[in-house]
Amino acid sequence: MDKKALFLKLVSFTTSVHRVTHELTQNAKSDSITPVQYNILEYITVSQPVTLSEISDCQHMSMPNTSRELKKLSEKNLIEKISDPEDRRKQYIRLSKDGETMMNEAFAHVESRFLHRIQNASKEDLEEINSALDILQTKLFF
Amino acid sequence: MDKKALFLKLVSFTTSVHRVTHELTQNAKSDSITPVQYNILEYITVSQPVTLSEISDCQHMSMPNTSRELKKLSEKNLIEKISDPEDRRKQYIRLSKDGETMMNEAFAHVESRFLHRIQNASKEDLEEINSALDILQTKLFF
DNA sequence: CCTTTTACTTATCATTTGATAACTAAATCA
DNA sequence: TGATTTAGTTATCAAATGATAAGTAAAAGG
Repeated sequence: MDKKALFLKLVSFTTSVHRVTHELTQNAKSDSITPVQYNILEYITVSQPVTLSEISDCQHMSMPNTSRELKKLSEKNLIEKISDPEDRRKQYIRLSKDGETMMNEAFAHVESRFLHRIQNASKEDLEEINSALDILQTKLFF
Repeated sequence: MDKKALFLKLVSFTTSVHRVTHELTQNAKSDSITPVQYNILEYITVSQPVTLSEISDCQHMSMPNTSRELKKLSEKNLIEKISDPEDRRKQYIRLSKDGETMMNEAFAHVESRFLHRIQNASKEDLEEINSALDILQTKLFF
C-alpha cells in the first residue's frame, strides 16, 4: 500500500467532505446567530450537558472568547447555564427550549438535504456507505 | 437500512473529519498568511491554474473579497497572475516559486502527521481505509 | 455600432473573531 | 490556614472577514 498515494487521496477526500458539509448545511442556520455560535450550539446539541472549558477545548477557542459567545447565546435565550452543586466554579451548559427548537429546525433542514443526496442510492449502496463510515471512523478519524 | 440512523452517523463522522483535519493541519501553515489565505492557496495548489471567479465560487467568497485576498497573496509573492490572451478579462492564477515552497512545506507537515496517525495500521487496515475512501468519495461526497 | 454582460478592481464600512491582561470566586494542596 | 490552581468573567484592542456600492475594461450579442 502506497502511503503517499493514500495521503493524497485523503487530501481530496477531506476537501470533498468539507464541500459537501457546506452544501448540506448552508442556509440551515438562523440568521440571528454567527457561524461560530452555530458551531457551539451544534457541539452542545450532541454533547450536552457540557462545561465552558470543554467547549473551549473542543472548538479551539480561548476561554474569554468562549465565555463571550456563550453570554450572547444566553442573552438570545438559546442556552441555559446550570451551576454544578458539587463544584460551584463549574457551569453545565445545555440548550434551552428555544435552542432545541432552533437546532431541531437546522438538523431537519440538513437531514432533508442529505436524504435528497442519497435518494438514488440502492439498499446495497447504503450498506456500503454505512460500513465505510464505520471503518473510517474507527481506523482513521478516531 | 435506517436512513435516520445513517444521517446521525454521518453527522458524527463529519464532526470527526473536521476535528482530525484540524489536528493534522494545525501549525502547518506559515504565520505570514491568514486561514482564509491558506485555504485559497490550498485550492490553487490542487487546481491550478484557476481564475479568480473559480476561487470565488469554490471558496464561497464574494468577488471583491477574493480579489483583495489574492492581491495580498500576490504582494507576498506567493502567487502569479497570468492574463489569458484569448480573453483579456480573465486572469489565470498559479503558485509562484515561493508559494510552491510554502505549500510543499505545509503539505509535508500534514503528511508526516498523517503517517504518524496511521503508523500502527496493518496492511489490511490500509487496504480497508483505501477502499472505504473510494466508496464514500463516489457514493456520498461526490 | 451600441447595449449588455462578464471578469475583475477599488474603496469603504460593519461585524466577527482572536488575543491578551486583569479580575473574582471556589476548590485543592501543602 | 495560606498559597496555588482551576473555572469562568469582563474589558479592551487588533485583525480578519463579510457585505456593498461604484467603478474599469474587455467580450458578446443584437
